[in-house]
Amino acid sequence: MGSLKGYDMTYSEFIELIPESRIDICSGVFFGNSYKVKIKKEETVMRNLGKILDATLSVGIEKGFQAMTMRDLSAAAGLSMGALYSYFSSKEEILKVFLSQGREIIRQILVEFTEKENDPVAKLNAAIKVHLFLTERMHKWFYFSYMETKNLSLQEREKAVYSELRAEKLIEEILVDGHKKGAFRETDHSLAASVIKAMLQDWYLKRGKYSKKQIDVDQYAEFIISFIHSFYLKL
Amino acid sequence: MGSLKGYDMTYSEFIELIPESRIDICSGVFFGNSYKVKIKKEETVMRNLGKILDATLSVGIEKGFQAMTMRDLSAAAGLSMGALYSYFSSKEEILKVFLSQGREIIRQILVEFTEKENDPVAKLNAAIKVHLFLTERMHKWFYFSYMETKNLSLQEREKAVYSELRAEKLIEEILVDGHKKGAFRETDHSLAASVIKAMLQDWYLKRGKYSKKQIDVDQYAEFIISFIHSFYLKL
DNA sequence: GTCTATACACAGATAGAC
DNA sequence: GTCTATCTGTGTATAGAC
Repeated sequence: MGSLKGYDMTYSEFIELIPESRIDICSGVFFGNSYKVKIKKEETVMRNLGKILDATLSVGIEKGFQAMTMRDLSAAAGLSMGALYSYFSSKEEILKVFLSQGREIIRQILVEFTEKENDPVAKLNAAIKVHLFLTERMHKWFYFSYMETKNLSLQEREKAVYSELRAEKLIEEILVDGHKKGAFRETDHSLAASVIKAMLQDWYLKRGKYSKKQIDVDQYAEFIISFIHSFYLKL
Repeated sequence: MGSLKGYDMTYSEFIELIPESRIDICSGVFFGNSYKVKIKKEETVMRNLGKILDATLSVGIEKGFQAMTMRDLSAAAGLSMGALYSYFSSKEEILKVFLSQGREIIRQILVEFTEKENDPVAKLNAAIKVHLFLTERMHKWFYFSYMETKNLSLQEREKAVYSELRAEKLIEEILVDGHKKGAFRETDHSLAASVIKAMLQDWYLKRGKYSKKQIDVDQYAEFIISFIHSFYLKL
């Protein structure tokens, strides 16, 4: 990943850099340490895990995770209720495993793409683009995650909030650093980071709206980058 | 409302201008035409409607409207199940009436406060402030509404989406008009309106976060107005 | 490993006493 | 008008056959 240039990367270039396996929640779940299952054969487990997690995403987005019943899920996954319960001990466990695994994937990619840049402006642009491109690539996961966070147990909800705050902190640090180096204006960087985060989130929360306006993720990225520059790069 | 100056209004000034009765969903429901109840005595109806709607808001935000049971609601409202059902014929009706009544209140106030301004910059500032101040004043309603929209019937969901788009369109028109008058730069005003809307929404979606940062609604308004000005008022 | 059938709890809604 | 008691459907989860 030596020739990475986050600041002028397009979405399709980003996709090239992220192999399918990097964002495969399924194998992450299987090899992760938070999940133990009694079934032996790896191929069977992976196939069924995939079915279950795909079905969770599509049904869960369609009608909400709470409203989704285990019967819905078993039908959508093409597995019986019994089989379902041999992979997950409860409905809540599905949610927990699914969300925590996604967070881990996202964390890794965010860090990887931003730490290589040095120039503050390039670093800011890279952070914005990687955020947007990740939400584009894992759109359903992000939407689902955002909508279901409030239904989590206290402990799991705290992890989700922490994960969000870390992403915001990453932006804030770029802003503060850029200001120290004289590239950015003085302002409340913490507040600015929140507002930037709001713009980033809107991309996946209101994606249908932007589709109708015929705005793709590259155009959206350009727009909010120029928006943010006009504020931050002022003399 | 002749001396209204939306562009430099503070939140506390806004509150002065909006009497309690203007945002009282309860009486709006009672006198509105979408709701018919068999109970005769006005005072009794108003008292119990108030209990039910207050309880809907607090329990509904705490655990989500779907997860809230009618038993929860009856306990929180201090009414029996039977009494509850003499005011609303179903759980879904409560949601429907509550949301549509809130939308009507908001629509009226938005129009009222923005149509008086003439200068594009003043008009934009007024629109931003009234949006923010309304979401502050009716914070729980907005949060609840946002979170529950996806659980509505198709017809009701369309009304909610339409209501949101109208608010966004109002901002877009201000931007387009300001550009025609030479006050604003040229850009994709529709996209800009969406991004501005995202900033406005973040205020009520992440209010806890801003509290921790010790940012109040007046500070938030000033910040995003200066953010937006730096983009739009460029030469 | 996967299925069908079922246990058990609790949801929304109503009937009928007061 | 409001209550308590109850009907009926549906949810999560499991037991035991194959």
